[in-house]
Amino acid sequence: MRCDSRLSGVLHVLLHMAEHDGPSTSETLARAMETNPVVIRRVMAGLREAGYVRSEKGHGGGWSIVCDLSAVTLRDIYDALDQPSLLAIGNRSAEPECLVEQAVNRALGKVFDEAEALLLERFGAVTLQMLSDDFHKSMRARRKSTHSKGVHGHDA
Amino acid sequence: MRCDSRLSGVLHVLLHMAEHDGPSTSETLARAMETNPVVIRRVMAGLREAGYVRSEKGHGGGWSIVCDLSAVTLRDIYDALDQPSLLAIGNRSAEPECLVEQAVNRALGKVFDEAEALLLERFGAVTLQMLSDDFHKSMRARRKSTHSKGVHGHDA
DNA sequence: ATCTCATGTAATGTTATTAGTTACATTCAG
DNA sequence: CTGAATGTAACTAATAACATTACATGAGAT
Repeated sequence: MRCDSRLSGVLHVLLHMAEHDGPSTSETLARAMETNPVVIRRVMAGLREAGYVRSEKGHGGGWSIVCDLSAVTLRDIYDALDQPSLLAIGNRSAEPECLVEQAVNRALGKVFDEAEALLLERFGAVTLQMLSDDFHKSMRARRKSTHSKGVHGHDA
Repeated sequence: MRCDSRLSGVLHVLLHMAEHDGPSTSETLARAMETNPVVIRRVMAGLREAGYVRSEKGHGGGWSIVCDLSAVTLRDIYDALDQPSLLAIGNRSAEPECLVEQAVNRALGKVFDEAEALLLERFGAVTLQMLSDDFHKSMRARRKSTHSKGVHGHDA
């Protein structure tokens, strides 16, 4: 995989949690994400601080969603993971002395800012509930044609 | 620096070449870019293949621009450097079996595609000539207030 | 001709970042 | 008290971007 996929991964985890009654353990979530439980705890820490999920220790513990899915957008989730940047390219240096480079930075910077703004705006327009609805729709569509065994194809 | 800055760097180099009569050596360009001559040759290779610049070996050799600055856009330059992706984030996997992840991918993918399209479109609207004009404008503005010593502040 | 200056390019080294793992402390239900 | 869970620091591994070295090739100067 060439791109940072924390956002994609976290959304996947959240939707799985939403489908599951009671808390999900890091262990379980890690299996669905094909990663390590510690990685799950690490990325979920940001969401907990932001108040979207909650974690409980001990017997019967694990992670639960504690927000209204229709009130939280992808933008909120993105903000809660402190990802460095949305764009893979950028200016060579922030404040160059060279006038040539300043001209380049002005032109590129304007474009980069527009693109970032677009991404954030679009993320802000999609709620977790919409993702969940879309998932349920595709689930129903699939049920019609095949006998589904579970959410994952591989955990039959 | 956290982002890939090949595009920014190459544009810087091109504008310097445009200001310079006759070919510029990789050595010279590398000094302006604060990097190694081999790096210059490497990234310029793509531009040469695309026909925007030309390189000559031997005495008096080096790099020259062989295109009309007002006919080449940042998009053209971007295409000539084979940069992998414009966005720093992406989907966890391209074609997941998991229906939950498919729903996530659909939503994110749409947004990513829009953002990429916007970037490319904006790049396509800016020519090298525009960058050069902007540089000359800022050059003139600076001349009015200080005695400029050269294009770079540091190569006085 | 040959010497020097330049590019072309493969191979290698270096550094930074990210993901993954281990280890151990902490907390809580039973 | 025991066992199951998270919290977190420290360490390791994998990857990618960038820089460097080394050497081959080509072109002009003498």
